[in-house]
Amino acid sequence: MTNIYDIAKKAGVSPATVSRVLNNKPGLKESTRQKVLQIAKELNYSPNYLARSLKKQRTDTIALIVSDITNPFFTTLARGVEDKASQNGFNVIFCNTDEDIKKEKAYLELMLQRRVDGILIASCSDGKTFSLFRKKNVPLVLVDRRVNKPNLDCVTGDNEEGAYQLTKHLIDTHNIKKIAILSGPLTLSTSRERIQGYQKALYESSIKIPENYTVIGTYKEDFGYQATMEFLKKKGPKIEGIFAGNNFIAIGVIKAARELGIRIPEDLALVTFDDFEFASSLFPFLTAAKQPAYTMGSLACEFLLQRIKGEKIKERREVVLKPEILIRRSCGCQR
Amino acid sequence: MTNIYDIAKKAGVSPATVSRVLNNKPGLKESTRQKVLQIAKELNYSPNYLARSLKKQRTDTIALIVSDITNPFFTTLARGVEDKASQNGFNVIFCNTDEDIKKEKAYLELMLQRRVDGILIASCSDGKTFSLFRKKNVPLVLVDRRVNKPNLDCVTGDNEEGAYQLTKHLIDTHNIKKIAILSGPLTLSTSRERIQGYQKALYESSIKIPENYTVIGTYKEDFGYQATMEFLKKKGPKIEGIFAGNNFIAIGVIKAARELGIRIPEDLALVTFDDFEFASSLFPFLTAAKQPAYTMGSLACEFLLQRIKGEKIKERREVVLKPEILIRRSCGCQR
DNA sequence: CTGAAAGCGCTTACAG
DNA sequence: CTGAAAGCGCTTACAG
Repeated sequence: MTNIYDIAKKAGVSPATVSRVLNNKPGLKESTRQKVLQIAKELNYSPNYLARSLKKQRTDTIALIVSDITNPFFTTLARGVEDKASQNGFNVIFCNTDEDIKKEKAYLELMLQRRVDGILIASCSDGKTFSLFRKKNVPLVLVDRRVNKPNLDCVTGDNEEGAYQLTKHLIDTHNIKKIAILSGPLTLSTSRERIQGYQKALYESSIKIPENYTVIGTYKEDFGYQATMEFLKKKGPKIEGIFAGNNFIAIGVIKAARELGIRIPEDLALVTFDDFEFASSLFPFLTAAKQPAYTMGSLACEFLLQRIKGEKIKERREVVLKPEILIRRSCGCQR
Repeated sequence: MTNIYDIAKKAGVSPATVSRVLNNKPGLKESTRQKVLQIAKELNYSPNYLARSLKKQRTDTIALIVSDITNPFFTTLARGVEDKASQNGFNVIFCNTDEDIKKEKAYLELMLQRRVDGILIASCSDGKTFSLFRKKNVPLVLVDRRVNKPNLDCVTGDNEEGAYQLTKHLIDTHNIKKIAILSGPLTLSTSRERIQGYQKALYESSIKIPENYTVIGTYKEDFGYQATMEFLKKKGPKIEGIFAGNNFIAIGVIKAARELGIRIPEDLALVTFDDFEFASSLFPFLTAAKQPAYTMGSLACEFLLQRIKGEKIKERREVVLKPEILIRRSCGCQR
């Protein structure tokens, strides 16, 4: 591929001058500027970003690490990130961890080697390995999921509030008391906070629930299905409502209920975190706490870019975005 | 950040030797290998991929260019790409064009500057600018959408066949004849092929349809809505069925019908290309041609990687993946 | 207004 | 088994 030297030779100037022209530096004779531009075009010149990055010590690239881009929540979040990034001349590399700590670590190290200027991460780990980045001085911003250890900017949803509202709705509006929560893993802040909101609502209404009404699993359909099956087949006091930790779990709940001929919401009320955009637009069924995923991604990216540009921000920022509570049918409203 | 020289100095060897150790080259004294590895670890060394790429003339990075990652079809396709890529030590940069030819061109040029090893693209253009890549010898593989000009590997869905089956189903099973197609733009091969399949089915059954039953628009909900509104409000012979060019258009159709109190499928049958995974799992409503998006992405990526690795493949490959025809309720079955 | 030179951090052909 | 040196393709401080 043609480089700056080829152009220089043909234009009868030094490579330095070519570089200056190509970078729009001031103080160049207009005629040489024109000539260089002309020749660059003729030769179909494409500047080598690698060389530039190596010299300038920045790549204009960031990494986005999430569990699975296929989860509509992350898809939308990713779009928010990409838009903000590209508006600022940055590209983004996507990484899927599938909630695997080892994969996360591997990606983190790889992204470091690739010298990305910063990292956006919805971590499935405890963030122990993040100190690496502090040391190397590459900024890292948390998105969706909180991590205890380090002193990092953080953009999340208000999980506790959403869970609280959802649970309270079941209690206050539908007079339902026997509510179980099917939660994601406790290693994730989202799970812990949602459980907290759920418990707060129960507590405020002085509802005592057996411990085994809090079931810890994964954010997957299969878990929702299995856990619901167990509840519905169990003898003893009948469960009246389920709070699904996320949308995938909710699908599992619905499938299990269907299989057993249990009607939602008539026989069992259901509320969930996260919405399915497309499904809801056609079938407004699930009562859900919908998070502003796009904004979350866009804002987190903005924070990251600020850190990258070295804007002097004294302390760490923590933004908590309120979810929108969408009251639909699965809770028992609008039957 | 520490580099190979720092390690060399501390280990009392040359940078060349450090490089050899780090790259697992054979023929090194075990003791120096150990020493270098040890020191690299102590210094928290992270090899600079930029420098390596510059020297080796490859980045182990590919670009995926689609219109909108937020479209579930592309989301799944993207996951297929990312999985295949990362299994082979490649990372992928995502680009959203929003069906804007200028954006596409800009991304293409940018990716060239970043010296990605190859490009995967669902193009919204006619591919005129692709010759650039031929010249520069960076491989490019078409996915989902065909482009006439160049001699490129290509993995697409069988749009004609899917459209044919869907239309034929409406005709044969439901005895519906007045079927309109709401198509995406004619600049896209998917649109053209779907129209072809639709026409073929009509032709085979000797059904003559007025020209204005073929409506060209965009792959967006709003177009589906507007076009349906016009049909339903129009005087004259009543339309009996709609073939939606894709899932977004189908949503528009449904919304328009609802607004006017037209029942689907009782008053109007509907079939569509592309499915909504999640919606369908809960509400199996839309009769649709579902494409193997993950496979499409994965396979296209595989082709690209082969080209990148320079495997000698004589001629261009063209794979056409059959869609799965999902007969559900919107066509009139299983009412 | 422009050039010569150093340097970003690697890899590798050539020698020994 | 290992080192010195060149080179990948840029940018930029220093001179003039």
